[in-house]
Amino acid sequence: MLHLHNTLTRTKEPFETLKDGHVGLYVCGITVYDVCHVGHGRVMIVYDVLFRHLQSMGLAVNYVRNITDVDDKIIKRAAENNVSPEALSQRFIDEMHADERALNVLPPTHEPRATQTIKGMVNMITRLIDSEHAYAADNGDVFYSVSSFAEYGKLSGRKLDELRSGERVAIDEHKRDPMDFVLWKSAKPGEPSWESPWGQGRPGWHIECSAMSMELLGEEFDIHGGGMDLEFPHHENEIAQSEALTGGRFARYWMHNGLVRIKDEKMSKSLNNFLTIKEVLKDYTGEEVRTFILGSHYRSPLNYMSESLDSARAVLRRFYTALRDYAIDTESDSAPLSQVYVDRFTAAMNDDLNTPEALAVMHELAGALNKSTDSLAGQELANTLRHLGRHLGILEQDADTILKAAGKGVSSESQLSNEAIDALIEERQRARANKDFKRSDEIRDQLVELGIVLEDTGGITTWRRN
RNA sequence: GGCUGAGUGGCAGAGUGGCCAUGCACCGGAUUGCAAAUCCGUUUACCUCGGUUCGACUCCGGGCUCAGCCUCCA
Repeated sequence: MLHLHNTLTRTKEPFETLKDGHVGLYVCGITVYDVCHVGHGRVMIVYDVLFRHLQSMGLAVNYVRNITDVDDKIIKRAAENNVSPEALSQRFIDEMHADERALNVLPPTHEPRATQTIKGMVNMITRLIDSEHAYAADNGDVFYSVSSFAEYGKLSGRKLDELRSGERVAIDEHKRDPMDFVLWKSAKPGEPSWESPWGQGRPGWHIECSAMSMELLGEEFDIHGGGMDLEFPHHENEIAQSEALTGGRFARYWMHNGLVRIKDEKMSKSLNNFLTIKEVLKDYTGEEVRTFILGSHYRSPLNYMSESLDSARAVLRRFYTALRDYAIDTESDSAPLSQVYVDRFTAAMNDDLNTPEALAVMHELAGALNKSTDSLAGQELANTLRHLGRHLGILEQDADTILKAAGKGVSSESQLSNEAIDALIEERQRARANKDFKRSDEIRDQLVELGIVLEDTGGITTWRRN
């Protein structure tokens, strides 16, 4: 039985779907005004693993992750680059998809864009005004009235009067209450805008998620996820809008992943301390990044350190080394698996997606595989390791290829071709046969200099790149 | 100031009221011509002060420190 930590209750709760066999999952995606950084990568990977896990439970998952393609920063950035906002956002959507492919992230079922859901938002705002949860100011802005929603603050545990006293933003004169937030912004000349009952304008940020989730998942759905920094005010506001409108519940389970940090500080655009996914991919493979992210629990903060990425590399090297002598069983869906490990792995995943524990199970499995002397039992363990890896979106590559692949971040001109390496190994074998260990060791040392490690096992010499 | 959450061995990182996390690193051993990989073994821990308990790193309370949010942010 899957348990998920629900931010609404601050406890782990048994996960029960609203509709038998189906899950509606909504995740707040990215505002496409720049390339993605590692923090975005964590969101992609964490909810991708949730997606995979729910599917593995036999559930039909409708996974919706939105794209915010209209916003102040997009407009500003587009103007700076002398391109249209549409062209700018399309460019970064393409970049984002490339990052996801590199990280082996499955495409969500739907990726709605804010600009394609304007009608739904206008409709929703109209109904909010009709029911007096929102009001139009004389400048064309429309605001949500937080005091009209008695449960405001239930997600983040805040109370309106506490928030007001801590208010540190200049109060917008058009607002009736400083905590009211904008649903619709009147457009300035030259900005992208849409017609509305309140004049030309564009949507505020929060309303888009309510509109898109409602359109694709219905008024009430199972899981809503996103980064912890979205808990307040964004998700709080989503609840206020949606539940005021429907009178019922919005999302049943709220999940928030921890933030990626650098030197104990949040990685973010505004602090300018971020590393883009593309930068990291220069030095590490997508699989290594994935393993690094899954090495800590999704709700914990995660410090970005090259040592941790190196550690992820070592983890994969250990797994692939164990798998090296076993073919990938292409019919692994039907191949027998070692149930003990599958059960322990599943139990870890069912405990609020405890991926570090799941990886620990895989390490013990790899140890058993290394110890196995029986090839049939070994194949079963290898199949199991592959199977569990796939569950996490890793260990899908050919082991020998991975181990021989040139390490990322190593300059290519210092690389020896595989043929040249094989030739040197042959020469070394002849030397060893003649007990010319001096020459034999020379060759090995020479290869070590180039990052190539030889392994003499069972009379056969294999090699890998370090 | 308010609201969340966190503090585990050299590093990373799970977890539990009394017994092994796991990986990397280190040390010893097996194996090897020497290595590598692998296996076996050892060592190192639970921020602090109180309380509950036969017994707490684990539960409760105070304190300290750190992070996130309260402005855009995944």
